[in-house]
Amino acid sequence: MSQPTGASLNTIPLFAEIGDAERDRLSQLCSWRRYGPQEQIIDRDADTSDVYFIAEGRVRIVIYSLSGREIAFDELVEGQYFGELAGIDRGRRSASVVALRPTLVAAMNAATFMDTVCNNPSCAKPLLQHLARMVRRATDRIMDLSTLGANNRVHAEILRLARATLQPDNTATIKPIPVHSDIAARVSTARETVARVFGQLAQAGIVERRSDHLLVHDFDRLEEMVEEVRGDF
Amino acid sequence: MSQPTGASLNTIPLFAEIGDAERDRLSQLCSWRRYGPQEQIIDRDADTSDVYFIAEGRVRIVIYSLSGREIAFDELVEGQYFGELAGIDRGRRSASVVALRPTLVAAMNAATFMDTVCNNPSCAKPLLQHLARMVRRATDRIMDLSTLGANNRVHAEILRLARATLQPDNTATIKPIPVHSDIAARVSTARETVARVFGQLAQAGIVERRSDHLLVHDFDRLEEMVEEVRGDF
DNA sequence: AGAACAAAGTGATCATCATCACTTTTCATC
DNA sequence: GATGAAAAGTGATGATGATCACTTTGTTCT
Repeated sequence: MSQPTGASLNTIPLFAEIGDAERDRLSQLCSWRRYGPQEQIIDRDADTSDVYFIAEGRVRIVIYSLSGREIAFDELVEGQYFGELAGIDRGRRSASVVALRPTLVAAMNAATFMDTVCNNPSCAKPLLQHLARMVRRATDRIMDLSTLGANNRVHAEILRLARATLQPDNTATIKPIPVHSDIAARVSTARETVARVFGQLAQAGIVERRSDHLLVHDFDRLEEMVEEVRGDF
Repeated sequence: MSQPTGASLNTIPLFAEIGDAERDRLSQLCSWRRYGPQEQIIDRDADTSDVYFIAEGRVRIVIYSLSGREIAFDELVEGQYFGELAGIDRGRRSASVVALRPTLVAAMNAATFMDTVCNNPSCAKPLLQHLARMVRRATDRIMDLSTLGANNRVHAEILRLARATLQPDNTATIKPIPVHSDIAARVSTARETVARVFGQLAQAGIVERRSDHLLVHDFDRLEEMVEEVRGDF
């Protein structure tokens, strides 16, 4: 697919300071592709090394274990990119990527990507920061898996989802509410456990399920519940 | 501490192709420090952002949970570096670092580090690869924690330790044998569980404990034991 | 060689959760 | 508004493994 009209790498912060000419050149070197919802963009077992930039749409980074269990990592939207690990080290794909809605991506050759980022400090720096963030998030998740029980991991996930909207009155909102199985995939537990935890929290008046959003009535309380166990033994 | 005689960044592969003059300049910009065994080099709670290069010695990357539980990440030796995450993004320290033996490090200012790596493609590339590797390893660990039981994680760790020495006759050697509590810290389980797993494996004739090393009699068998469960459900 | 301490081995117990097997609710669509 | 199909809720059950409380074995140091 040739570069669609109106589409470009202009919306990708990574290339914000690279210069218009160079960015246009890169845009044309990319292979532009559209994917529909549920369509797989990267297969974990595929032996490719392109780096993908999202021009529009939304994708989910995920690994399916042999058992079919889903381990969710992240969701990315316009302006973000994925496939950079294989692009950097030419290794195997570490995860699969699935489109969640109609998505337009620019697939860049690994060599082009590496040339560009290594020779442009304005790219190298944000890319390094991006990778550092990935390592930090993974480390935090390892910590959670190592020190928290399943229930507390759900609590911790609710806190993560709610934190952005935390009000001075100790209230927060999660909207839209992810489906339980997605939460389960993110904290490595069973869908039923998520349901039970939500039930308990609602019982205790800590959260309340409204039609299209979840109201967290007592953010601090929830935070205590997680920390208690962390320090417990 | 000024740069000790005989010490330099020459032994750091990251700077292998940076040019002698530049490397010497960097060496002098570093603060050189010695640490004794058990001494903490980076405290997880400290608000610093230096990047450390190991000229000699050995260090362990580790996080202690509030409960005192130890979560082990890696051990690094001469030529390797740590503290790069905070150096890159100026964020908090993600883990603590402890010297395991007498260790000489060069501490480099975050700004100097970032300037150097962003402006030298010969540094940027290996650093990116290094970070990609960290993300991959963390992802694998998350997979293990999410899909394997504690026993199988110990099996998987034995495989990791043994793989490098795998012989054509399906035999391998681990030397020296890490103490059980270290293995436990690396796979997030209890010391007792590690002891029990070793007991079972010895019983089954799959491994054998010799004076100073562990003999893996049947590497394939052990591999099957891990995969069985991965694909089981 | 013995003392002192670290590491390893082991049984008993108990809490946590994954899993199974349904039922009930909600949602999307015709 | 009916009809499937997802999603959510829930009880029962069983396996796993963390924890506790020792004992035994190894190491190191003087």
